[in-house]
Amino acid sequence: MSANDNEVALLIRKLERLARLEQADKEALRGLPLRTQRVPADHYLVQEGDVALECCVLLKGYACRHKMTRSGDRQVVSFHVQGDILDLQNLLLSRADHSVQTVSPATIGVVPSSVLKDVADRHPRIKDALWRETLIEAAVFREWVLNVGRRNAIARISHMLCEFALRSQQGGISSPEATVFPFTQDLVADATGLSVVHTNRVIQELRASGALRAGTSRIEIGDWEKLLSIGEFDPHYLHAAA
Amino acid sequence: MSANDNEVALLIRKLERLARLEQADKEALRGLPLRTQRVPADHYLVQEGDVALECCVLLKGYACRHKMTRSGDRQVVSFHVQGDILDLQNLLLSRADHSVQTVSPATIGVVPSSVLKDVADRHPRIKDALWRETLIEAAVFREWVLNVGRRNAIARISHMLCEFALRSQQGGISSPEATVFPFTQDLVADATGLSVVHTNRVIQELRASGALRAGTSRIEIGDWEKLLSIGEFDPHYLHAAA
DNA sequence: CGTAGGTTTGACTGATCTCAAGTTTGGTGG
DNA sequence: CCACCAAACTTGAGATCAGTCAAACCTACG
Repeated sequence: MSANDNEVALLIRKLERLARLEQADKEALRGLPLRTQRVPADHYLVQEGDVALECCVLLKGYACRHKMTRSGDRQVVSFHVQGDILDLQNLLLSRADHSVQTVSPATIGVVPSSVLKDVADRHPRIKDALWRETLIEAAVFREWVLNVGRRNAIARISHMLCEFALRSQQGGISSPEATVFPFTQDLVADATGLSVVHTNRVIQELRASGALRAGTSRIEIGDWEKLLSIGEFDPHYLHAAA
Repeated sequence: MSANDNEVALLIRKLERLARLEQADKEALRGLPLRTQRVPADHYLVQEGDVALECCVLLKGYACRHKMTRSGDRQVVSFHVQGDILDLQNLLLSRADHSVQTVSPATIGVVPSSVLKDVADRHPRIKDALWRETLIEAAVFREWVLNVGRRNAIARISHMLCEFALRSQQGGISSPEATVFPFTQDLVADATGLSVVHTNRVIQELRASGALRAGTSRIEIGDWEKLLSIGEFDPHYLHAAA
């Protein structure tokens, strides 16, 4: 049992949800030279335009990806939780088209892209798992385009919260109601394409309706079913079942 | 030289732009049992929720993918041109999370997902090419989230037109100005998350500025540089260079 | 116990939407 | 070759959702 078994266990569990792995596959993953590293909140892991030669696994904490408009408006395009592989795309694309940033203090496992690519090349089931992850990510992006393009503010915010609740719960046991959102309202605004002011007003509306818990300035789920319904949330696009 | 060499040549050219293929890889592709089929415009190739057991290659014509809101609002999430592989995701995901529809009369090549998957399994360079395609698609979706989430109507429409012009030109020789857009204004609206009425007004504005050609009711580029600039268009996210 | 970051409020503005008519265009059958 | 029709495009007017600006107000943390 090597030193980074605990870290790698997370990664293995994640990939097992994506494809059936055999002993040899898991051995190969355990052999990855994963360099763990703690980083503060709001720390950039990748900047748009970088040539990234490494891949990060998010071992603890939260992160997001975002892009910016010429005028500096920010759009968050995805959130990431424990176990997610940030920047899988570095394996095959050379230049980052977006930034990756922590949203909370985090621990990451860093591995050279070439090493991971090599492991994937020698273990087709691992490659399939990673490819499948890419496909699911693409499905999530499609849903975001719909969310941001066609839903009004209240449905948009609700939908985004539902997705995060489910994803942060994936493989866990506790209920959606217990979700801890690492979001400032600013972040929510940037993820939904709204202004902070309007985001604040809509969150208050969600609190008044009971969908979010009232009497706190944090975002907490009050009524999961109600939030699902306001957000028109249907989880099939997450392709969660292996 | 088998009967479907011409059709497969398109596919091979596409994949060669994505990864270095060897003779054996190309042979395998030529061996694909590609059943060609002509379909009219507005024909559904996949419906959201389908379990699709086949993969389509778009041999001629145009297609798009879209999703719908509960209330029936449509959001187009991508456009496709000659050579594109529609629904690569069927190789690893079972249920379609979106619909695929032709935008013009089209010719498609149909191949069972399992056969293509099998070829990919036995030819790692082909699998890499397909994976890379998935990654690029994801990058395009990210840009769409930004486009729809943070750009105003005129930039949004311009950006979308720039992307299509470039993609429909890929591998070709003619200039962006010569692009033929197979779009109704309704489609443009659904791709940008705007209403048809506003889309119409913005297109008129683009014509008045010279970015689009005036004096026609079709969408034609008038001034490519201007359109790029209005759309804040930077093609790096297309990862076009192999 | 001061401060910075985050949240909330108010007042006003404006981009985009909706509804409801037209008008033009391209394709089809006589 | 023309008349007709449906689909696509335009236009106008009024409504509204969401944005902006600017000022407080919390509250966690040093």
